[in-house]
Amino acid sequence: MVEYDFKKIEKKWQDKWDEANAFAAENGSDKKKFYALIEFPYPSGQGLHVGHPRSYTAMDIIARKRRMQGYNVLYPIGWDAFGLPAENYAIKNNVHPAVITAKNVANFKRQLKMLGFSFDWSREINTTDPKYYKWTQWIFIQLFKKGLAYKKEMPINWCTSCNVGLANEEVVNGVCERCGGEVIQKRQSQWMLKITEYAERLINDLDDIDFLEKIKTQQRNWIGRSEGAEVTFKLTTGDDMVVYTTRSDTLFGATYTVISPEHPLIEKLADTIENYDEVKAYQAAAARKSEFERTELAKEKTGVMLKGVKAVNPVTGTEIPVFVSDYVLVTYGTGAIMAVPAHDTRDWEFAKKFGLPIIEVVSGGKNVQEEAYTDVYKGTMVNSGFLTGMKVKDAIPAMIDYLEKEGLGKRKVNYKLRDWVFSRQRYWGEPIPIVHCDKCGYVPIPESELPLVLPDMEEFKPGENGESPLAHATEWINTKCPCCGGPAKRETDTMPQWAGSSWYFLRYTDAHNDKALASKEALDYWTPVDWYNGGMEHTTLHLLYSRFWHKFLYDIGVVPTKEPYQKRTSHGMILGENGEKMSKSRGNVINPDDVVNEVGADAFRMYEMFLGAFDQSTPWSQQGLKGCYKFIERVWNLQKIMTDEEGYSADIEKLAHKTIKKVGDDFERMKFNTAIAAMMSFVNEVSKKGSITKGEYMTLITLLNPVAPHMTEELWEMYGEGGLLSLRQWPEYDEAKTVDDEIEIVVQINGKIRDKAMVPAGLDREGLQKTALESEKIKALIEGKNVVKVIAVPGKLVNIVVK
RNA sequence: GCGCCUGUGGCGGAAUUGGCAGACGCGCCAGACUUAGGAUCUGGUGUCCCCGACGUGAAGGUUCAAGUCCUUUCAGGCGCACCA
Repeated sequence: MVEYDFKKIEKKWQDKWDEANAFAAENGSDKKKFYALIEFPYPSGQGLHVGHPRSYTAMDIIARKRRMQGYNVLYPIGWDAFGLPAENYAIKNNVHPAVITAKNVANFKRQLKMLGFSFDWSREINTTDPKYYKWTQWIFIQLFKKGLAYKKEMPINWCTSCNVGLANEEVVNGVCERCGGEVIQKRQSQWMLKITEYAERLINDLDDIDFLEKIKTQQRNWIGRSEGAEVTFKLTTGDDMVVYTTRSDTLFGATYTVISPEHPLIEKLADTIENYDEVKAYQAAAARKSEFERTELAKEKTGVMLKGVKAVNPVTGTEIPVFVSDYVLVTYGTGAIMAVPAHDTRDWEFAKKFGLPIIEVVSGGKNVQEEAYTDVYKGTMVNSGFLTGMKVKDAIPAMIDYLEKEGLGKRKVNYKLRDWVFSRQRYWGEPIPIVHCDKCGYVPIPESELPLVLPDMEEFKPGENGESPLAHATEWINTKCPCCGGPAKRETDTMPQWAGSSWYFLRYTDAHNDKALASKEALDYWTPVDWYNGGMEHTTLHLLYSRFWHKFLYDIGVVPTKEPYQKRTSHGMILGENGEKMSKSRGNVINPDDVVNEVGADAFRMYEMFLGAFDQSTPWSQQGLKGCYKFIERVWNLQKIMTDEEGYSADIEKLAHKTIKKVGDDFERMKFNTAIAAMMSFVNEVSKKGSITKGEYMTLITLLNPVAPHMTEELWEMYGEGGLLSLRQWPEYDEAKTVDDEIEIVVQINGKIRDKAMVPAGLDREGLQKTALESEKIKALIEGKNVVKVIAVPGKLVNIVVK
């Protein structure tokens, strides 16, 4: 027998698969399709992280199994290659981002090939390829035409370190998601996408798709739907002030109102507000605060009362003060609230600080002078006119009905979700295909001129004062208006990295089409994606954005389904050996190149799947890795004890059928660790027995093939029936042969195990009871005691209750 | 603060509907082979006062029976975070 030489074997089969184009998906096939998807990587300079192959191997296993089950499988790969790191590198080293990107892609490709993934490389895509981003730009123009892309000057999140605007989703804990830099509010003219228009559908359609519940929950929370009412408060100046509230039941307890510092009413009332200077100063102070400070300072409420202006509570007729405070956000609701300190913690804190009256209108809690009572389930209305005596849940609609009847307010649904800030002041992104003409305004370039290619530049430094590097590309910027032919200027901001990834899965279905983003036939056949695995960190970013784009494309008739992904799962992180997050600074990074060099791709893949529960974070272990290598070698060495027998031997048959069932089921549930454990047990059994039939061996390597494709192909070539094992049929099991004829049952007395017995599998209650009571051990133990009850569970146990 | 998740041997982790806790792997111990072993193979390995008892973060509860269900609580992680 030859020694196990993974270096030789792995290279050999990777070449063979390439030559045979073994994993190419077929367009126009009659076969059932299966579309497996992983998040295409950003090709960073660091190369592959051990986290990437966790997801890729998992879906590779599913894809390979489906292929063996006769499906036409699409398992594609590409590069999400626009983005900041390449651009920053370019600025520092004065190399074109395209050059460094190409280099990084080549390195990633080498690494992915080395791991033996069954990707269809003929459909490889790259978001920075003009042939690709032509269609990203095309989608943008369609959004623009439908009024879903608009330019607006507004305060946005600005990363002071990257010098770039950020979407709401890109700000995490008040700092930049990418670099951790400080985020401030900056007024900037921005392209925005109206994702809020789709808020309702993005929530509702979650009901029809198979996403992990925690993913759905996170998206629902992020979109943040709330039902309430807009209520109009008259001001003593005669102006109207509209507030949003979900607790209209508490209107009788509203003792003041608050508007956000950015609220336009302040400017409008400038002449009436007696302390306008003080208000102005407060506005300025609020504007200077970063997101971080605003959340940090959340403990202590600040604000200024508008002197000379009062609001009138519409149900009590009482005049109440109007404050400006930054605990009210201009971006949510109407930017103004009615404050009910007795039943809202934030209002309570503010009222305490400013000595404002606290009036109880819901009873059932503690003294509202001591603490706000916010429970909406148990309380009863008091001091509330016509609402008094009602339960909160009845009082809310009753009040809204009243307000609507009296013309004082109306029902309103609000979302926390905000429109998507879509401009980036960067070079290395898709140019936004819009020109600005003084006469015609913003005009999309004709679709025939797509792609609008990035101009070649020498310098990639950002322009002055938050301008894009493209501001320096004078020749490129100046153009003609497609509408009137007059002079016009191109947009110099580019799209965010999330643009290209919002539709990439559609391109895979027909990757080389130059007439459309993909043909209708290809989209009809392949979409939706059947199973998409990716990281939790993209739940409110990529996953939400791409659902939005997909719904838009559905609305304009480009794609046939409402939702892009039928099923979404998520993997846990692989931590460093010390249990901490893997990072260069912690010095606990495991490099896939080293691992493959040491134990080979098969052992690496297996360990990635074996190290823990797929959906949980688990530390890496070099020892554990060796265990998997050892197992692979043990499988290889089974050759030594292999017999010529084709089928299963009598004593292994049941185990073989059970193993086939277990491995198949566990793969489907992404319980890869237990599937591998089952195969280990199988090997332990045949090793103990000292022989394995050829039939058993071939079944074993077929089950193992999705996990360790190279060495199983090699063994198949030596002992199998020819052809590629990767394209053979998945083994079948006989349900009848997975059940034992005789099973061991447990006999308990008062829940404690006292004896065990072998009984026929189908033995009924009476039989079990009889067996248990006839046992000598049991007889001795229950001697002289009163048997109260005997519980027999067929197939499991007998429990005798005695006194 | 709110929402979600996780707590099981020395370690990573198993345990479809409540029904033998600790599968499988690592580590450790012993033995075999060996000039040698950080290679390979075989056996053992939750804890203890080892007949037996105790054991799934803690405390209660439901049940003939609880890692699994309920209540309270502690610890860790993730998400959101003044969203009215």
